[in-house]
Amino acid sequence: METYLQKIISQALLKLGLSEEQLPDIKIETPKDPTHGDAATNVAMVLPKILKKNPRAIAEELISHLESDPKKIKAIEIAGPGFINFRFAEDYLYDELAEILNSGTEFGKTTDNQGIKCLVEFVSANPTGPLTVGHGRNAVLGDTVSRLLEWTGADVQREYYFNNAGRQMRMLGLSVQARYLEELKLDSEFPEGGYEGGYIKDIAKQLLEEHGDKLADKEDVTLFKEKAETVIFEEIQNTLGRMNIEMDSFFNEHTLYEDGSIDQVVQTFREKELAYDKDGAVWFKTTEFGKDQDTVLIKSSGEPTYRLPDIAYHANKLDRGFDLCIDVFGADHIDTYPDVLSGIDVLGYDKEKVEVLVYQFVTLVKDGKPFKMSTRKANFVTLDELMDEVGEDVTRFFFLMRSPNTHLEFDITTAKETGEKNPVFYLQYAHARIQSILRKIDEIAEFIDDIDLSVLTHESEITLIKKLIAFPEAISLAAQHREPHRLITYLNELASSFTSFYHDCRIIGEVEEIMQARTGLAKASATVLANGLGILGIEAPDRM
RNA sequence: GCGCCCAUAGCUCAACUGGAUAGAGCAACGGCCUUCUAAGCCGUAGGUUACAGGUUCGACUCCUGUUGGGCGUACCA
Repeated sequence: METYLQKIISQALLKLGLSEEQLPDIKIETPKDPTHGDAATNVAMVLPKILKKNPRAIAEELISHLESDPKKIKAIEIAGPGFINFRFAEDYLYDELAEILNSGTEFGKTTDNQGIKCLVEFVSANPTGPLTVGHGRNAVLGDTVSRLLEWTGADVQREYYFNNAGRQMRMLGLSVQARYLEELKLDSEFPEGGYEGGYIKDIAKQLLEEHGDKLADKEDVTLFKEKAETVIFEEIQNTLGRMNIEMDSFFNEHTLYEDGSIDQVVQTFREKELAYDKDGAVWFKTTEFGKDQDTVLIKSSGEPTYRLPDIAYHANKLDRGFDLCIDVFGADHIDTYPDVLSGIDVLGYDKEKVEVLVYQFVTLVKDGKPFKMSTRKANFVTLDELMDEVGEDVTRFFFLMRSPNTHLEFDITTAKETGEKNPVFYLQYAHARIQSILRKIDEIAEFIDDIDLSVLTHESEITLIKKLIAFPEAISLAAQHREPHRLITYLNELASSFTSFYHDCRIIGEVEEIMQARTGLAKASATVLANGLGILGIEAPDRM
């Protein structure tokens, strides 16, 4: 519909004497207030400067040249300062509704990103401990944005980037070793800044069971480290699985050292005189790109900082032929991003292909009081604990509910409510209700395929149909902005429209043709709810 | 100090990237179950969009400044 309106409007504008180049970008929007019609455009208000007439006069002339199909558009009006409002013809609504029933689980797919190869990198937590609540928002955002991109036609690969070398991992090994020796009642010193979480002890106990005290005099921490990595990675994948997240690939930072790509980056920087030596370290001239300080690439110890492999990693992604690379970062990591972009730009890649999705922090709230979390000490909340407490669907939903750009207050008390306070159940309940009706109808009568939908004329029915039709657009918008909460807002409105319809219009017990048409409408509603919940990675239950 | 993000109803948040009378949920108040799930529906009340300017037909949205909060500003990741 949108493209149709754009087409006829631009044709009319050409007749008004505008040249092709003067044609503005025609925006079609859905008015908030339904009395303003089903679609509206503001073109007449952006043209006065070119046409030297007032907006309303332009609108009137434009309308007189509009050739619209009466099967699609019922009425066109000018309103306010110069908006042109369109009202959809009922025939159009019925056709679209039939389309939903035909498309079923496919309904809502668009072609916005057709053929685009996309890599979404998310989670990317190093295997030093279980996933926490903070990782949860990252994981769910990354996965849902991936799903949205898939629904708009993109070919998406989900990738997890990790580092199992470096100081952090060494510290992990040392921590496990210390706990292991403690278990044996031997002399041990817990490393300064080590990992104090209880899971470290569990790993130590496993080692004790498998090896007895044979590891007591081992100087080398490698075995402890590797064991820890294996156990923790298994746990992480388990946690992701619970949340319906499946990674397509895991990328080990270390491969960038092995294949020489890190050296290559440094060499290229040096050739372009953007890297230099100072105080035994290698520096990147980030001041050239507007930073107030240069940045260390390789420490005087010879160890690269994380920025260097990050740059090499992004080059690697683009080498793999992706048209779009999305990184999902917490707000605390935002500072690296400009360096990475500058880096790949210097290497000759198109930095426009790299995009960062930044999300703000999560605060857990319980009984109105904030839960303080620190990863180092033992008092963090793991994702698994959170899911044990409030359930997988609720966890996913709450992480997606808010714009990524705002702090997320995760209220455990609300999340645990199974009733009215909890917005997840509202959507699931609407779906379960429909399924319940459909089950009853199956018992009552056989169905004819050929339903006459034009008997749907009640206000609640029309409102619901219009809402259903808007689903693909809701997906497009959410995908385009990389903001899943927009889809949630839509689904809430849809569920609300359905429930109003449910209260205003009975299905069972009405005359045959009404019952059939309403059953069709209910089915279409269930389809859209299920498809939408599917994108959010949440179950659409048949019973509740 | 500097950089990024945020400030909207009592609370948690929307507002289609500049559009029409700023909307939902919760909390409050008042109605609605002998009929398809009341985990629901309908209604009432609640606002100087932190503050002060500016840009224009039009600003929650863009620009400048102020206040208040979060994050960052490492040869940590």
